[in-house]
Amino acid sequence: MAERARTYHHGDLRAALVEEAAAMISEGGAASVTMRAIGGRLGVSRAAPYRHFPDKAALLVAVAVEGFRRLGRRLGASVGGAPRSNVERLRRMGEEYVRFALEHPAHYRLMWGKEAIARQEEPELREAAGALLEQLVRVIELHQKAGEIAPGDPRSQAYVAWSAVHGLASLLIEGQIDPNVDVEALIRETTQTLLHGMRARGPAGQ
Amino acid sequence: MAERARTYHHGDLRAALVEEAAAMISEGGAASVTMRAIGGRLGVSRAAPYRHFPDKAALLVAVAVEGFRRLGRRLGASVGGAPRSNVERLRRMGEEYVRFALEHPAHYRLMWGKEAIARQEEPELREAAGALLEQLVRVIELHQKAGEIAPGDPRSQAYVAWSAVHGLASLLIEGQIDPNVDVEALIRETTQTLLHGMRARGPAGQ
DNA sequence: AGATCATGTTGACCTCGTCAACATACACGC
DNA sequence: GCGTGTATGTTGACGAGGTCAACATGATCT
Repeated sequence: MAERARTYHHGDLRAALVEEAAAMISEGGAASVTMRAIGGRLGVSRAAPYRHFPDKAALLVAVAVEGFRRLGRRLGASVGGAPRSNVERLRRMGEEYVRFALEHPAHYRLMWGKEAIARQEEPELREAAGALLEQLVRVIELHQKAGEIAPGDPRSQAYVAWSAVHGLASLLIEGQIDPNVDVEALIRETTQTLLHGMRARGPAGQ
Repeated sequence: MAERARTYHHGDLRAALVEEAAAMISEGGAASVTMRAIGGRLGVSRAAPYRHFPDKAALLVAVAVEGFRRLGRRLGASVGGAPRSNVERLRRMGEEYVRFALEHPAHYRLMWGKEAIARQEEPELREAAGALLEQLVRVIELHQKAGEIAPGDPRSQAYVAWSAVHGLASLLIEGQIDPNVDVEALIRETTQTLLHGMRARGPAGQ
């Protein structure tokens, strides 16, 4: 990776563990990640990770956190480039979000697999996911000011938008969607429907 | 359960296993379901389940399938009662969908936990989830004919709608949503936004 | 009643997460 | 440069859990 000097025995085992675990998840799914296997691939023993993480769940949390950060950077990049107007930014974010999940299904799944991870609310995870939400909120506020999205609590709207893209991503990577469907078209239709819905009306009410 | 005669040693162990596993999941999460524990609670040995399911994953698939069926029945009931017009049916289905997930978070999670379940595409699971989608498609067609939803492939629209409610359900049960948020209001806002979006325009395109 | 198959039990094995005891290398003060 | 302590890594062991094979028993049919 970067150039963290090869201090101590291994030299930044912690970072290597997270990276390797992420790689293994992508290659063989979450089930293939065992403390023994990950140690083996890094040339250390099975117990070595315990010097850096209290238990396996903590390691997986770190991997999930890293996933949220990567996703956040990617969404930021997708929007930062060309500062389009109209509702383009939000649409792009949504589409990139789903593509990220499609490209890293196992990793994305892990980011949501509370059952396997969170003993209780892991603050780091909350924070990483929260940052993502914040990104969304900011973009929504932007569009609201431009009059492209109905006024109302941007946070609620962010949840609605997040639901739509996360739901689609989830359906797709869990194989719930007919393989004959044109995925890109479906992604566009989803963001399209979402944006139309957000443009229309005010907050809750009936 | 019903009245399947107490044939053989236990008397319909298979059904009892699925039921018990579902109960254990609700009580203690998926992690609490072990072959030994489930056997113990039913007064049989740890290996007894293997006479009815090839492995633990298969048992969990059966539990997940049962979950989809229950959800399907519930959605059907929520819509069947009062045959409202306007876009009321779809809204009700959506809201009931999310409530089901909130009431049975662990079970709902299992229904989507491919990692822990599906070796490959379990046909039974596909079928159960497919039936759910069909329900959605039919309601959408209904509304289309009434002119309350834009024309276009009802299947695509069903995917979009499913994405929205599944995504919201997922965010909620994974604790990704600020606890201060009014959940019922958020559910309504989500279905509202979705319905507005679906009313507006035709299929994909830009 | 006896044969046969479905169903359930027990013992054993392997993998895995994890801990305790032990080993070692780096850092720092002399 | 040289001890000494701490951070880091290793090995052995344990317990939990999934699963299989060998064995046991109850049901069913003739």
